[in-house]
Amino acid sequence: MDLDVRRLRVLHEVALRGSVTAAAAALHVTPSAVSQQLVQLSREAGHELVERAGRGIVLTPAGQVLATHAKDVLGAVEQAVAGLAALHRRVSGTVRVGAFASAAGALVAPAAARARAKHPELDVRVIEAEDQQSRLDLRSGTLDVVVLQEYDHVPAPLVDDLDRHPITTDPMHLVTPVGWRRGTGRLSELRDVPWIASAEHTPCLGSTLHACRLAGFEPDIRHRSVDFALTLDLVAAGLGAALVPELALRHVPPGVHVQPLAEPVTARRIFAVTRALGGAPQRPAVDALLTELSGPAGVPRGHLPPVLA
Amino acid sequence: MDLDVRRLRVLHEVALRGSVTAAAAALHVTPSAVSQQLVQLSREAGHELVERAGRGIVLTPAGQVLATHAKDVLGAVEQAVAGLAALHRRVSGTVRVGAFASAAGALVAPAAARARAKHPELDVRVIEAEDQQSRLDLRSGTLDVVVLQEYDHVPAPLVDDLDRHPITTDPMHLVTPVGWRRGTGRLSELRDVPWIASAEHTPCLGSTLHACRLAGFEPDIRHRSVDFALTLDLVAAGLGAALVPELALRHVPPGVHVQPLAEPVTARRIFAVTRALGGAPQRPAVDALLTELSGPAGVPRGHLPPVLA
DNA sequence: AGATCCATGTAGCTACGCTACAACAGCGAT
DNA sequence: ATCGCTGTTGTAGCGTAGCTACATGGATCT
Repeated sequence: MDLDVRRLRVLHEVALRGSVTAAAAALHVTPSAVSQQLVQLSREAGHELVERAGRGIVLTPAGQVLATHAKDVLGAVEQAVAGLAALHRRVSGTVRVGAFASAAGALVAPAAARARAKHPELDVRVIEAEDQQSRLDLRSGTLDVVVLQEYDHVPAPLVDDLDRHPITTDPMHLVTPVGWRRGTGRLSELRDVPWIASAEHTPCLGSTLHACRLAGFEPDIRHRSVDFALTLDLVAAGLGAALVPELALRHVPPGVHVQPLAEPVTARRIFAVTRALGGAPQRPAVDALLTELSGPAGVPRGHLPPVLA
Repeated sequence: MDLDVRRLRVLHEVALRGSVTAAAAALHVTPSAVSQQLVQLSREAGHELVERAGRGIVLTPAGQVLATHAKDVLGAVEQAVAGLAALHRRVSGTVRVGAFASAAGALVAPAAARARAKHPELDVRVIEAEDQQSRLDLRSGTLDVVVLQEYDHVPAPLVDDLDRHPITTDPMHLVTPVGWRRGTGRLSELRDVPWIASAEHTPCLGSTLHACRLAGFEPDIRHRSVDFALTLDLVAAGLGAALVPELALRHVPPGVHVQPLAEPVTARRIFAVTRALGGAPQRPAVDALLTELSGPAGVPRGHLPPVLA
């Protein structure tokens, strides 16, 4: 019996994403194909691997066992590929990087440019993706590197076998309309103004709330935006104050006043995550990108708005 | 890129056996198929994996690297299969055992019978095979268990990641025609008689030579036989003396006198070998057979010839 | 109940891998 | 050198496995 890698990958995706449809999407095939592969695989395995649960499916115990082993097999295959890549004297191949918008623009894009300049055969692809999604894609192999953020008060634990590579710490800045009287950068001076914050269940909103509560008040959040460019526009329109991380301040519209937080109670740590290859070294291509991401260049200070520089 | 298990297995076999033809035979396909798979695999790998060397081929460095990783992948797949098999409450599946002739008849066959009696769904297959061949087949996965012998003076080192399971120690016996005057079982009494021994380059011949030299003489080897049944027939015909391991003495023809060696200078250790699964437990089916092989029953004393019982 | 979502069957097409045969290259012998 | 044996590689053709597109059948929500 041989347990095709293909089929094991299907099971792995199903285990990871919890549904045939999601796995099919990740694998760029139709749900029908995934379903057929599961049937075939369970025939080979001699056990039912999934069973219907309401509208979806769940893995049977046998399915979970095999999924665990599938992860090992896929890891071994990946190490084989990495071993081959390491034979090339030149850094080459494709690295897929997932990052949230502000990091993608401010950190990953320049790093990718530097990496490509150094290694012409390196193909870096940047995919904007949100936290949970990108973790799944990393573990499934769709992405090779994921850039995540972590707010001080909300540690984001790294499940299972992922490696963490620190990049930088991104301080939050206080953003207000220029029309407002200038403060000292103390949050408590802004207890009675309208606020602009991110959507529910986002770490950024949590960060704002946390900072304001530490300053002794509950912010009056009037507007919500997950896009910092929009947030800045809202501030420019005089609609409220906001806390914005430095990396999102590369293009500040007129009419916005930016100042560092007097009490740097909140900052987000930004770090890259890769699949741990069981002690084996990463692919040279991945290493090259990680070097640029966390290298001395770090945050391109030259790109910061004048008010901060 | 996905590096099909199938292809990796092809490379693994080629690496193990050193030729396309041998690998093809082991995989039960034509050499053409193996050759095509190698071409395809090297295309995927981005490196030449084999190159012609005279009439045959050798692996390139890249080929060796990938072959090593291939072993890991195949090991992971095997562990996955083992994990599935362990889910069955009953011991089932197929176990292929390779053994040299005398052990196969005296040890493996009864053990297989006992195992099958205990576990009706267990399918034990016994394949007679010689030492080097069976080691290759074990490492390639063609065999699951191999029974090997090791003479005291010729330790047989176990390369790489194989597990060793002691079975028994098989003492050598002195075999002479009944027409000869009875000795005390001391080898030195037979320094001037003709001898029957095994072929060149066999451990059994080495054992005989070793024992005789310890007794202070060089045996006058007149006849050669690798088959102990033939050896006994030659002895029965009065052609010479021989040293024969106990396990080969289940069917002693008339006219042969068997006695234990007065000085038990030579004995062969018999042991089973399995692929080490990197710390993971063996398959239940393999475990069941190993239990019977090395269990309390051990050598079936009841089957020994009367002269020894 | 109707609408919707999700998983699973079925028909048909494509593509991959195998066999059989042929060609070619190295090594040894007469 | 020539012939023959052995071993690897190329080519044509066939069988099968896996995919898509579409249809079917449950389960959930409104």
